[in-house]
Amino acid sequence: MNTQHVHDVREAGPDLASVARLLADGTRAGFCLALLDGRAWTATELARHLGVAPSTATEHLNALVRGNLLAEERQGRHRYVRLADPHVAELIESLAAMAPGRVPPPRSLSAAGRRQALAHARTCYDHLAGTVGVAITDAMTARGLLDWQHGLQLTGDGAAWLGALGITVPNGTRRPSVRSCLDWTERRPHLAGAVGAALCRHAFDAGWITRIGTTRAVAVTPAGRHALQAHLALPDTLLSRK
Amino acid sequence: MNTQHVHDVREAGPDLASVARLLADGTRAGFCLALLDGRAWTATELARHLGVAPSTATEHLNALVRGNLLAEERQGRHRYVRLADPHVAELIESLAAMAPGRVPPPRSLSAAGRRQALAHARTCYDHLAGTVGVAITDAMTARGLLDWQHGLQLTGDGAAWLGALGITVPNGTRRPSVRSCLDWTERRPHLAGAVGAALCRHAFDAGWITRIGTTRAVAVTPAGRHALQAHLALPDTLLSRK
DNA sequence: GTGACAGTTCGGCGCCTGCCGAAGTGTCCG
DNA sequence: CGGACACTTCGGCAGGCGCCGAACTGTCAC
Repeated sequence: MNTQHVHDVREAGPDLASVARLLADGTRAGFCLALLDGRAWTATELARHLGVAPSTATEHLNALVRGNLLAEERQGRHRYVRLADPHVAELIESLAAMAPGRVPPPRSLSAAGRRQALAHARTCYDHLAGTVGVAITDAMTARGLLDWQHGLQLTGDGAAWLGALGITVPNGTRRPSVRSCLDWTERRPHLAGAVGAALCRHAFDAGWITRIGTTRAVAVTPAGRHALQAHLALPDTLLSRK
Repeated sequence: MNTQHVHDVREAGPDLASVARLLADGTRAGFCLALLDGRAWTATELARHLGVAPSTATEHLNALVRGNLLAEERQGRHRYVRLADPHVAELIESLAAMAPGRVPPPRSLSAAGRRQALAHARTCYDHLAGTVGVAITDAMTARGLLDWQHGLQLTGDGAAWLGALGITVPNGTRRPSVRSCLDWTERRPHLAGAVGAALCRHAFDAGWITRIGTTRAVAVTPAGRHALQAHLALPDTLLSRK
């Protein structure tokens, strides 16, 4: 009824809803949040992590892969999935920044320990987050390597600093070189984008940080403490924290 | 069942799904897409535009307002809604960029005309889009006002160019000064962010462009043609198009 | 006041979707 | 080969959600 003046707006514009629907379910959103650590997880890992049956996980993963949010890789009897590309990670992050970020208190001692390790230093897709991630970002700002005056930008000094460390940033892509990403634990922005990713990669390659077990938490090594003090004058009290 | 090793991941992290759910419905997504023109619409306008009953529109709008995606303003018997802030617009845009942007051919002559006007020049939330928006962005790049080498950045020349035009860009906010926004019709990026918004505002204030009726389409005025030729050397053939 | 119109509330209908368990397929390993 | 394990497929159930029309409230114009 009432078809007279209806524009039928669906004539134009992209199908927002089909993408949003993929993230509109708690379980699927939980998968994506877990994959935000930038690593590939198996279907069973994700299922256990979210507390759903393997069959349920399979169906969700099918939908996410079909919607191009996740990329999959089959190895033997395992199905590894990861976020399809940095744009997806950024979409998840902006959605998360918009959501009422509830951070309820941990319910057990081991959970508290886990949370503390995560809060200290962790990967956020392909860059560094947590207290250390924010501290690095702050130090880079204080030393004039980053400029927040007109949105976040890398300064000339910043580019030189990266060069001196031997860090090269791919520039061919459409991806912004620097981007701010809201830190869930710190509630403050840390460095993301291509530069954030390159810096994180370098920190792993140079042995500044290592992953703690199979979690997304990372530990700063003695070499890393040394390097971060030398290059960014990060306070020792921060770095020596367990 | 199987509660032994389940992490109950919902212990941490923001509630992605609750936000995504708001955009996971075709009608609500259509509302947001319509509001992407940056103006405020009444509830009835949106209902007719999407072809749903007024009661249905009310419920959707309630949800979107409650979720802080939309802001409302009551005036007499009218309920005006608009996108809550630029961050919401950017979220919608990234979602749209991810979606399979289907642009089916128009079914009627008037629809074709409408589409053509929209494709030529229109507002996209608070900045310019369409052929003209993309052309401005390209010209600014060609003249060295924008730099895409390390992600999109405003150059020193660009800042000076804005200053010469008397355009001031607010810098207090967390919003990026320059940002690329994928153009639905051109399939190429155009300038968004705080600078894009300031430029668009200036174009309206200086009488370079005017809105066509009550649509999101805009027309370039003779004064605007003159200005865009003088400041950016845009080709006349582009600007004189109906 | 009276009528027109914008918006809201409510009950109810129907579909869609997420979940599971059971059974089946494919892979690895001894 | 045979068992363990990762994953998938397939009913079927249950809850959620979008939709409408009818009735109601509030505002404006005459």
